[in-house]
Amino acid sequence: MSKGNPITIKDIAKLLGVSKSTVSRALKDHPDISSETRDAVKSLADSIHYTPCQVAISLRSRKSRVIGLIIPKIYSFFFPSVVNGIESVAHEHGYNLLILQSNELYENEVHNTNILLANNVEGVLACVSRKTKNLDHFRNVINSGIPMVFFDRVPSGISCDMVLIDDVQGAFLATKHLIGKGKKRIAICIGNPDLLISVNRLKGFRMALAEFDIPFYDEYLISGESPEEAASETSKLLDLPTPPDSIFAISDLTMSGIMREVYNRKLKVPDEIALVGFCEEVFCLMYNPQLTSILPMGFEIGKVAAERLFEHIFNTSKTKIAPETILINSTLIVRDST
Amino acid sequence: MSKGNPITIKDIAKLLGVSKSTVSRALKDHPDISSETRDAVKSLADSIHYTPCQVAISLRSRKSRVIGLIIPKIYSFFFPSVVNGIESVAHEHGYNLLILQSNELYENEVHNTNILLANNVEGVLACVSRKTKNLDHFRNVINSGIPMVFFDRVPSGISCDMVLIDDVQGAFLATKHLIGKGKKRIAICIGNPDLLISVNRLKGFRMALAEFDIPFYDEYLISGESPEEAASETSKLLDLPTPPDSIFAISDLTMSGIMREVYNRKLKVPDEIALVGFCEEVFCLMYNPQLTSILPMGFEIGKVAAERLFEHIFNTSKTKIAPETILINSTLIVRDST
DNA sequence: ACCGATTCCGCAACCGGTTGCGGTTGATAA
DNA sequence: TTATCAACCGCAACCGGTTGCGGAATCGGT
Repeated sequence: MSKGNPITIKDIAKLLGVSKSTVSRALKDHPDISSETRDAVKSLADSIHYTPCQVAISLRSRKSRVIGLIIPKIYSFFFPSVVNGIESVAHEHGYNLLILQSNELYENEVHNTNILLANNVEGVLACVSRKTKNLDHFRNVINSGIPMVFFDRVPSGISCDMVLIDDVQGAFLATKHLIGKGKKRIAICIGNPDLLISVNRLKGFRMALAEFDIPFYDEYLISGESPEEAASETSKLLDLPTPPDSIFAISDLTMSGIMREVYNRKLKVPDEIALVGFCEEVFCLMYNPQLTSILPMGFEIGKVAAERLFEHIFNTSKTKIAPETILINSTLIVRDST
Repeated sequence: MSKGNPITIKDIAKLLGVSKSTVSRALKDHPDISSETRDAVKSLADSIHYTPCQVAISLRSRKSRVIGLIIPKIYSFFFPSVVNGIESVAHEHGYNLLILQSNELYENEVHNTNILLANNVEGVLACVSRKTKNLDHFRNVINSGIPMVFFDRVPSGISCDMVLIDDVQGAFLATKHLIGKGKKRIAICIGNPDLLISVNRLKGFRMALAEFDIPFYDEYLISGESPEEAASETSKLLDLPTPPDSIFAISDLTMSGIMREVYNRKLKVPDEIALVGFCEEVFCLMYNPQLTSILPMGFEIGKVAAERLFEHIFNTSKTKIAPETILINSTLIVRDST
């Protein structure tokens, strides 16, 4: 219709011979406006396809109806599903997302928080990058009065809401499942041993073994960050005098390496060796046989984190909601590899 | 620092005893301002961490420094890489992205265009959903004077820039590679035969065969939208009296089904059967053996589409740039499956 | 000493909505 | 008839920057 000149409230006012304020109030059912003018305004408004300018509303109300999201990288399967979880909640409330990537770099993360602040976001969801040590940029956000919720990879030393996977529970579940299948020589392949997820998943693994009085052997614990490393470690594992009858791998990458070695040795899955992963569904379905796995629950994390964030945003009382750490339970999907 | 009350230009003005306008001009090196006041303003500004309010700038200038992006779904590998390509260009120009998903639904797409318009985006990039027949919502955007570029899945019957993969060229490249490896009984597995990408990739396939005088057999053309379908079709293919010595699969899903059947029959890859895909890199690396494949070039598409969009956005001359359709060449990555 | 040109800065309007407050009607009650 | 009050609407300021224009002060030239 109009070229470059969007319809404003003033246009409607002029056409109807009333003031801007009347139009504004009529559109939002203010009691001061008579039903006749209200209907006239409304019907004219949508006959000429009037859409209120979010920017003006944002400036006046100091509310942008936008929430910021900082993730390490969008190129994966986990974060897109987190995004979907967040989006489902945000759109419900009429909010949009401003998604920024840190690419695992501290500098980008700092820059991203500045962009979000300059854009008046009403809340921030963040998964901290691996390189981040200093948390001042996040404190800066919080001190500006903007609610924050961290998810998945959360920082320590900051008082804020956190939403993350219960890695202990997930690993426990996976291990228990293997035990239930009669496996007794259970190996585990972790990634970088220093990462918290490795520590926690190993912890759940050992808890399950302990509960069923199954011994933990040091030589059944391998680690590898790349598929290649995992494959060669698996090779050593399978060359042991008494090789394991099952392997639990804590990530997509490690499982991919393990699978390759298992293929090469033409081992029967799950009879000779059972496999359980902690992998994205797409990958599980691509393996042959399809992989039994703990689901990373990205959508759920995003959903819960966003819900938590909106509780803060919509909290009008003076007393702030106390920070909480919410653990998301994982579920086990049983497929052909066990 | 400040709780909920971000620093404005007025604060700086008050602190320095000058007017808002002076501060504004000083910050952007306006020649009317003396170097002393300019320096005073600037140093004060960054000592109290002043960041200009994008929303106010956006309202006044009618420029949001945001470009809108409509994609079918973020949960995949292709679109995230497109997003990265777009982002790399957008951030270069200081622009942010407002990403919306259609989830392949026409209604969502219409809603998304309205959101983008209400948010004063300066340009829109879109990949149309499968369900979309009516294009009025896109015409609406264009008629509002907002530049648009379509990518990957582009509509017909609308005069606009388009950026998409050269499917013919990609398929040609893949097929030629198989021929170069001495393969002569080459099969192709397409997805939904009605989709344009299937038609074009088949076209490139046949062109390559024709160029090397290799006959095209109807029974070597199979189709399957799901991995299961592809697997069962592959099974029939391999049961032929003279089965093919190679297969070109045009998508991730079909290749996954084919791979499964090849595994089950314990065929030697690439000697007994060579495989070429049109798949995302992650998947190629997960197969065993790793898959030779045409790369979908998501990043490149996003980059080129965004560059094109910014040409329009920054075009101040009255004469509009004429719409163009840009084809992105694919590259072949040779791995172990050929 | 006088006039025109520069230099430097402030006033006020503007972008598009929102909202406190005050004003104008008409009806109703005293 | 007049005071009262509700119903309805407009004025103008505001959110935080930007910018055309005009004005004061200083400078240079004659």
